[in-house]
Amino acid sequence: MELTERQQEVLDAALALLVERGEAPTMNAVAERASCSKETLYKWFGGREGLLTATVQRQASQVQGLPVPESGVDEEVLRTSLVQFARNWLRTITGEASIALNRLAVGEAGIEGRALGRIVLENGPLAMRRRLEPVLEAGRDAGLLDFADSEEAFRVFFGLVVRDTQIRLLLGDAKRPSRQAIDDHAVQATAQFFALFGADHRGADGRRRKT
Amino acid sequence: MELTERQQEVLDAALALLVERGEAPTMNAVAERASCSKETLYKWFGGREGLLTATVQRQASQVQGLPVPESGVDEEVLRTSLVQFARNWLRTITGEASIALNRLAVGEAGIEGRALGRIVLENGPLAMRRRLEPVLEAGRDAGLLDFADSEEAFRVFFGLVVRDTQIRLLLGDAKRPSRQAIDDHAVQATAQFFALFGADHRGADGRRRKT
DNA sequence: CGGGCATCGTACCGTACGTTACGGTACTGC
DNA sequence: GCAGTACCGTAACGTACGGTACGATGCCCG
Repeated sequence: MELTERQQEVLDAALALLVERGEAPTMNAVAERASCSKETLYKWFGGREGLLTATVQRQASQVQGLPVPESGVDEEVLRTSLVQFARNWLRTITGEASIALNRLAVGEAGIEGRALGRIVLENGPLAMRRRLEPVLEAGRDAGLLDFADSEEAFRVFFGLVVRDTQIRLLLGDAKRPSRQAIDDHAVQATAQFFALFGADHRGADGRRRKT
Repeated sequence: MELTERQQEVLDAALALLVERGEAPTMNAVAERASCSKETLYKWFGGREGLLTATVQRQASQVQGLPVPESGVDEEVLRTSLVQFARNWLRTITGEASIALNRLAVGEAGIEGRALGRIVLENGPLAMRRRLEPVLEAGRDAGLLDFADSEEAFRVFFGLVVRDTQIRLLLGDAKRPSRQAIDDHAVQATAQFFALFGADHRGADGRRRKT
């Protein structure tokens, strides 16, 4: 859906309220915050459901970015890509807006007919996977990585990067990691991933190699 | 809080409704399902908040179990403990009730004054950590593991075990792993953990060793 | 047997909120 | 100038739901 400037402002207001109050804002609250009439909200977004969906969709689609090389990778480039990826991802999921959005989406995901969970899932973990797997496969093609199943490799990387950070934040743990901690951990998680899947190390672990 | 048989039935009804409908049940619905009067609900649990809290608390406290040896461990015992731990944890978080409960807790975690998020956090990730860290430290004391920070080690183990499984399920991904897949992965995650933190391997990775 | 107690079923109250309706205002094109 | 359009502000409607009140029913205990 194409959005005018004014409509974006409305969604900004909705998101701000969502972050502040911790729950889906009421139509009244959005209208007041955005200084628009409720009738306009209904005209533009169809109703509460549409308004929240539009809010989530716009924010979720902004998680994009960070194009990664898929050909001609060497160890340095691959490592840097993964570190950047990890850092970027951690910054995203520890952000206030992302936490609020994920809480909303998770809270609704069990209800028949609601789309927020699907949207966040598609633009979150699944989008990360779609963008990362080609990178991993390029690394394998270049002889830098060694794994049989790229989905498995992705999931391990995800686990090493995210660990218990996201679920703890979603459950209300107040301790958000600092910028520095995130940067450090991005490097560390990437190193651990290389330790498990780097082609230059012997496989002294439980992963399945190609052979 | 001590709970009578009848009160447990009421909480069973509340949990069943929560799982079925995907959202917190109404007081009317619980009363009808449990064949009790609303007045009784308010008398027993104080109100909606108390009822939901009691429901979550009871279920969350059942995640206990699996005592693990902390002294005299050898490699086999330690490995088995970790595999069991991983398997147990994965079965829990992929269960229908756990998913519904976590959705409820996450959805409320951002709202001032709600306790569900804290309860699930305490009985979930934090409880896992409290029970696992002594095991890891026992493994280190026995010369089987090598890490500087037991919290770090725990978090890596958590990541290797849970990966993106939980967040995807919470967001509504329908593909729950089979029993077999869980068992297999518990073994694999443990092997990967040993590859990173086993004392008998050289550290060709990014973790910090004691020295 | 009879009074107290716990619980059920149901009716009721107040409020929050999604949704709709409508009058008023500014801007645009003819 | 004037119709048409878009939007704002506010009032009103309907419903869902948390919470309360109350009579009816069964049970325990003296």
